Amino acid sequence: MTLAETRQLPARILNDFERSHPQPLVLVLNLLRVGSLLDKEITDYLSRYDLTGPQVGVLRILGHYYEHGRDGMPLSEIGECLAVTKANMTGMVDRLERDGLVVRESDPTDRRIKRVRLTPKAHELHGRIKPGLLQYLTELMAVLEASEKEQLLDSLGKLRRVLGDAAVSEPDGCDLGVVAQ
Amino acid sequence: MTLAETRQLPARILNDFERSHPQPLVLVLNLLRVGSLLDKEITDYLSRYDLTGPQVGVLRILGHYYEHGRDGMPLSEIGECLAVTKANMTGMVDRLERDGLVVRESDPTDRRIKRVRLTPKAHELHGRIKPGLLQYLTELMAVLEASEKEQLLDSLGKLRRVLGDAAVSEPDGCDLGVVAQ
DNA sequence: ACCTTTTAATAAACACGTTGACTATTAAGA
DNA sequence: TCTTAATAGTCAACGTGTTTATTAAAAGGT
Repeated sequence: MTLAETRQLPARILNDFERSHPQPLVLVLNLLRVGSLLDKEITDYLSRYDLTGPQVGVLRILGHYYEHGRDGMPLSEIGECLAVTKANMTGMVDRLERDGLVVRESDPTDRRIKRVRLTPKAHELHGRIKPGLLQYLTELMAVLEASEKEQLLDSLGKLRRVLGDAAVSEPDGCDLGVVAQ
Repeated sequence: MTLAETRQLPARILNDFERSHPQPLVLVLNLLRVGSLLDKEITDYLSRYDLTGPQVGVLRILGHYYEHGRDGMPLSEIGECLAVTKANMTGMVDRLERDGLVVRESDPTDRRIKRVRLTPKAHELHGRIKPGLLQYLTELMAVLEASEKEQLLDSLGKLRRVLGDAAVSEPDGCDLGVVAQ
């Protein structure tokens, strides 16, 4: 029974349905569920490259900034892009460094900062992964009509704003075009 | 710049934008971001009760089934409802049991099964949490118009189906009305 | 009846996320 | 200048998720 269909039910039944499954709760549970399913799907796809979703996120950020002439990025700054704490970045960079995909370099102008830089291996790997992953995601999203995708993006933008996403509405910031305001 | 606005740009600029930020990728990143922000938001709200989102998920499932006369649920079955592995359920139930919110009981008819049951403390706690949490989520979702919520639910349902969510379209199954097909 | 396959739960090892505490360094203000 | 506050990174402890392997019990086929 879709929510739309409940609209056509007698008031008594609608009330019963609404009482046990209020629409906002249903909405939130669906958002969380799609997020986790999408995460699993991407993790699964990337397992053939021995990479995880968050790891590719880091490669994507660093790759994008590299293409814009900024080589080497502080851990905290990467964390802001990914909406993740700097403590978490320490572990992420540890594992990427262990796998030879990034290096930590000291910043000569500020000795607190460690700049993370992609290795040649990572540049090659990311370039090899990107097209296929994009193709894969495009196929997944193809279940939605063009107008539906526009609307979805718009709604998600509103939710990001109400949820206080710092990366929303940064013109050419770390958000990489994810902004849907 | 919204996706809609890019529609009105000269083809050359649109191509540049599309090349670095293809819409399907933007869509996926937004879905993942909203999922994680929502998760943090709920975690934060529930911290005052010393509970986590997934823990309340278990209470919600067990509470719902209890109200329908089914007291005690196998670990695996809870896992199916939450789209989570049974290995994960072991740890979840461990912590809930440690906190005195559930008990494991042996099933007399099938000695492989442990049935998880809510304690009185959990019933009381869940009843106390539910209204406020629902109110909170309702306020969050209030940024969306009614028609927008309907459309969002519809799109999320399509995504859940293409992502192979087992709980989709189970009439009165463990999905608790989350189905938006 | 016996053997094989499936199923339920657990455990170990790992990735990822949090908070809170800590060190080192830089920035700011009296 | 000297004290104080803010910032970058790390670490420890924890919760949640995965996969893989193991044990025990149930189910099925010959």
